Amino acid sequence: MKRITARDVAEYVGCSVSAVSLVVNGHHEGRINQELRERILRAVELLNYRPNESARNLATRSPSNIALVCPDIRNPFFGELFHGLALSLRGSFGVDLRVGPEGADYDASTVRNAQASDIGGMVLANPSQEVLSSFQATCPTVLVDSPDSRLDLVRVDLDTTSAARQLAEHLLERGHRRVGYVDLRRSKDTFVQRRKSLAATLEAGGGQLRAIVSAPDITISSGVDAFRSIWPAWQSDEITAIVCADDVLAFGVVSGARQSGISIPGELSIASFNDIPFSELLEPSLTSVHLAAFDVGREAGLKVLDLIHGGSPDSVVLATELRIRASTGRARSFR
Amino acid sequence: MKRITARDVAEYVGCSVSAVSLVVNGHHEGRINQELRERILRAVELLNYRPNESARNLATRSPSNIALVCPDIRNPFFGELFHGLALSLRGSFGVDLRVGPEGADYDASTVRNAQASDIGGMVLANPSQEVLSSFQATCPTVLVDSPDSRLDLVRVDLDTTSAARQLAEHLLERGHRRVGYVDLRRSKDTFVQRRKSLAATLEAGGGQLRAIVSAPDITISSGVDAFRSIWPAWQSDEITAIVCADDVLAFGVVSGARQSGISIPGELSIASFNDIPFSELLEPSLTSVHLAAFDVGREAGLKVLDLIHGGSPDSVVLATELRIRASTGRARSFR
DNA sequence: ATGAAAGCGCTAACAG
DNA sequence: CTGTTAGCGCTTTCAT
Repeated sequence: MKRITARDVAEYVGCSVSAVSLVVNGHHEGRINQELRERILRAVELLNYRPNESARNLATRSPSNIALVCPDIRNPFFGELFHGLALSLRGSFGVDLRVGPEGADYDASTVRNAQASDIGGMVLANPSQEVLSSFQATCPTVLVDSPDSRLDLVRVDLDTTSAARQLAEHLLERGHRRVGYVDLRRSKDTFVQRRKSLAATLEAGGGQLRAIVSAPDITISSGVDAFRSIWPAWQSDEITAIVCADDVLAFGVVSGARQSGISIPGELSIASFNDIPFSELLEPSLTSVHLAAFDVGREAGLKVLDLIHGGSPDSVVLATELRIRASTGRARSFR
Repeated sequence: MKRITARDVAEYVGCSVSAVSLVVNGHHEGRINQELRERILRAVELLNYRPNESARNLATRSPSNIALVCPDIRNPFFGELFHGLALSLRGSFGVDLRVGPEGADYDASTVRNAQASDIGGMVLANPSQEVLSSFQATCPTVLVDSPDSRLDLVRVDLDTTSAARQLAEHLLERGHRRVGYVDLRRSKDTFVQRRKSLAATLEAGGGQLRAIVSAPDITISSGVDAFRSIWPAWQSDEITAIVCADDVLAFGVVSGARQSGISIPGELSIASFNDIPFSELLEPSLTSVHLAAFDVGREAGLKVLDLIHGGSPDSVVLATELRIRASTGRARSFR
């Protein structure tokens, strides 16, 4: 598996390394004659030569990857995000994807590892406060879905305040007053903001976020567990609707509720944030605020490119949109 | 955003670059005295120095990433695969994830781009025949879910032949004889194998794979479209069960069937390959052969590590397991 | 115990 | 047009 170098090609052809370099990079405009060029190209093909990217980066000081650090690529939100990012970067950069250890959220050391790698920019998706507080940029970096903190860094955010407000208004309008909330245990600004904004709007409209249960991570089974543990209490508290911090958690809550024989939306309404495609599979499907992950990824990519080329460090906030589906019924009245 | 180099650190401390290098890499055993070591470490911390990975790779000829090339990270199968891979590589390598353009499958040029990047190994997940036929390894490479072809390359495969057999036997046992198949349009060996093995077992048991419809890509909406276009024909052909090449397609088929008011599994049974977690959300959930994506990813990672360290180029085949769920009913009898 | 120096493979001035 | 040369930042002998 010895790797062919430009020197091998040069020796084979009988020319200098720089000639090879010029041809391979297409910088031959009136510098290399047609015949030499063709011989080099043929040799490149024949020997299956690929320039060593490390050497090239070192020489040009322009890395070929952007790192995306995210909590869990199995969450469709991040899958979409990756996709948007990869697309907006296509042609200029590859994506070096990093996730946390053992399926847990990523920590400062994961970020440091990513920084050590050969990258021209970095996107930190949904970072925890722990990561944020110790973070030091080593290259153009954008924070995604991380409002309120590190105002010194460029951010691409979703308007989660508005998202939560839309959700709250929707619930109020359907008659819900006593609402439960399934949060994520890990402290992240975006989730804090979702919850607070929801609570505020509910209260302004005569409702209440009655109680909160926190799941340790964003998985279906954590959602199930969270629901099971809290439902007896919520039931006696006459809660008529549950909001989940994320669709995947909501999937778990729906599963849990089903297993307990609860009718949705008759007895209980469930709503959430994100609106990922698989949500359609639920019967009835979830009412969620759509957080456009793909767009966020795309914007983050464009922003990184912009920063790399010396653009302005302005943050961007993307709009959110409530997608009402059958899962929200009218609040049933107790007594 | 000027990046700190080892030289900056050396100048700050007042020592040589090599001293910095030795300390940073922990190669200081009886070579650097404690006091200098500490001053260097402090400076590293203070200046936030990170060694340039390109330069390090160039000097040591040992890249820090493995490339995973896969069709679509939004398909949970690849999400799990990535996860298994990242876990088995943790500590030794990062993962450079590459996907195809515009959401389409990856082609030879995507692979070449990945090869151009600074990688120590490569995993090609579910490659198309087009990619395979032109592929030339430039570093230790393993093929995943790609049976029957390029026997010169190391493969980590799932036992899809057995998988399809299990599925066929299950359907036969439930009385199904006339079965429809939703395939993927793109020609890939694993899908060909799934279909052929299914057809063979069905026929051996007195059943038939009556007809095939091909979806252009593995998305829910392609599944819906495929179902819609073929259902009238299949219905008059008295098909009682549909098998899908992938769970995500099956999700689409289930959606389509639901929208047409077809009762599952009363009127029509649906089964598929993969068994991804979101399948639980379906009511009734899908009967699928579980293709353990996480395990495949892990094995592929271990294999790449092994190859890099000069291990044996033996391929591995992982077992599959049918997970029967409520979606398969007994075949209803016509006439 | 520490530093000087060579070189990894490539690019980009600069000479011819 | 083409080759020579000087680094890019780091690791690794080899002297000191």
